[in-house]
Amino acid sequence: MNYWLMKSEPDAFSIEALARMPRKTAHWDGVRNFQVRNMLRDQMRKGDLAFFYHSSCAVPGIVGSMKVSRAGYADFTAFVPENPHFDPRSRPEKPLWYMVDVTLVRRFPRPITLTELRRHAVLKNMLILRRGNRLSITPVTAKQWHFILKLAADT
DNA sequence: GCCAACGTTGGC
DNA sequence: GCCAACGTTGGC
Repeated sequence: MNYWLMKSEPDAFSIEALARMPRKTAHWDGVRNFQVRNMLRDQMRKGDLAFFYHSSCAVPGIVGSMKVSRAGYADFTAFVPENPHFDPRSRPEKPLWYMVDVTLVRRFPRPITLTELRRHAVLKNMLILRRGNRLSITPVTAKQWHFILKLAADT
């Protein structure tokens, strides 16, 4: 089983919005970066776990956890001309872009902020903390995953 | 295949 | 709003 961290700007899609979805499940669509596409298509499996990270907001940080409830499949928003993520290079018979479904596991009692993540030496290799990191999905090690869960639990 | 220009991301 | 970092594009 794999662990991930998935970023979203809360103005676009927040953990609160995920909590309001039927069955607390949503498509993680709109990814238009090839490295992340490859993770969605080739590596993310049903049952994997992921942190939900709020970016580009007042307090960036991890706000909860999710599970991957459907492995990678074609991101159909790329086929819809009216969609802001439309990409004519992607066709239903040969999709260029992929998405997964995610289901909320739980919201943390408090956000584990970016500032707090930076304070812990154990987490210093997290990709999210690397300068200039722009990938919207990054792998997390089991050690990092459990350490952060503990931070959330010790609130 | 190189690389400059451009666009986007995201913290501050 | 600024700016550093980096991916993508397109001319050559």
